[in-house]
Amino acid sequence: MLKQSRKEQIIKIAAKLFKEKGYSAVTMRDIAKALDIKAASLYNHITSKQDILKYVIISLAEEFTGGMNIIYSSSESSIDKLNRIISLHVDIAYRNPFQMSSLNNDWMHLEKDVPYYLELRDSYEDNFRSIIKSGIASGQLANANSEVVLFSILSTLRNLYLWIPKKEDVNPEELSNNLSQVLINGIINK
Amino acid sequence: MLKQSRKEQIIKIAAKLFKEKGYSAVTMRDIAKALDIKAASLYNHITSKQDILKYVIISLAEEFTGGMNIIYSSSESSIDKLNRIISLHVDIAYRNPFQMSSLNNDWMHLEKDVPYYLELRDSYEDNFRSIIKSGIASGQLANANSEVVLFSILSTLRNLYLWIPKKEDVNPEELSNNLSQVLINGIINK
DNA sequence: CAAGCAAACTAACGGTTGTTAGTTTTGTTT
DNA sequence: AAACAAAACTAACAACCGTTAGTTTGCTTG
Repeated sequence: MLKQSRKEQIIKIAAKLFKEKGYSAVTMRDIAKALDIKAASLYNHITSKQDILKYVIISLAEEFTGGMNIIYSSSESSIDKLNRIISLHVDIAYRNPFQMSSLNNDWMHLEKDVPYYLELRDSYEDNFRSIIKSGIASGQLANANSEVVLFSILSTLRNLYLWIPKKEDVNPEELSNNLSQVLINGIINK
Repeated sequence: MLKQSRKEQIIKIAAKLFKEKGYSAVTMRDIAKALDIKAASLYNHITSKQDILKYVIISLAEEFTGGMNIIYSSSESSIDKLNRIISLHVDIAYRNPFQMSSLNNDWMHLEKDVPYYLELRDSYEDNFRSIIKSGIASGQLANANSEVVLFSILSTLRNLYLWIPKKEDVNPEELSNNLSQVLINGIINK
């Protein structure tokens, strides 16, 4: 992170504002003011407001889906895979606390890119579901409703961004371990 | 629900639109069109757009905080209290799937009513945290990080609204039981 | 020092926003 | 049938939206 291009600065500050008020409530003049320039100057670096949102969301979504593909294809146990999914989320949320908000709440404003976003999300969820189901089938996980297990873990992980900024004294490894204990230990077949 | 006033219709349809696009992206003309009237006609029933948001959010927030107060003050065990909190969330989310979205994502647009909203939310969370802590102190709950336990349960319950509409074949009681199993059994001291 | 270029600027556009004022329609009660 | 209130309408407003066009600034390079 030696030098940050103007475009990267714009995306970063925009993501921060999107988290505070949501994509629709943030104007190009808001973003410009935060960078101490005029709104028209933004267009030397980006092509549209939606273009900014696309950079904020799609890169993150691809990181999640890519990470999940690696975990899914590995030869680890179901439980180890779940623990690695937790680490994946903690790691990404720590590095991108602002972008996570848009990923969760502003994706519908991607307009023409919504289908691609949904593709990435569905792929991610399908792999996640599959890991849980095979964990239950093999007896490693307790025989709970797999959809409820998926939903509760996913809800917690997707909301980490709301919680991490308030607890900067906790480090990622410790948080991952605590989450594993709470989310995974409870559903392990003992 | 024999008769629904025009004002109630406006709030209901607005909440539905707010869930789809967020408060800021929904215009008064959008709301009016959904009711097959003109935007100006809305002002015979409500005083402003923000007024609609206030009705959508505050009534729900008060229902949660009120329900939590009753549970907190009861003489039940910590575990029974947690199970009743789950039922409270499932019940409210089933009855108000659209309003839940604004409660989670649009509260910052309440402007002058934000402090009151935060008061209600903090009261709710403080009671929740206290129930978990005394459960751990009394040995009913496993000795996990109480903040992580609070955060993971709360994240799951607050996101139920995203999930319930897709699974209308599941009834509230069954869902509550499944959630209790996944969220609570895992942290019980056995 | 001159040339070139990235990145800022000013000014303005057509469209949309929430909201208002004043008027007409609708349906009920005398 | 007359009177009334509730709730719709038309028309318009000032402000703000994303974006474009054309111009100026300021640094880097030959």
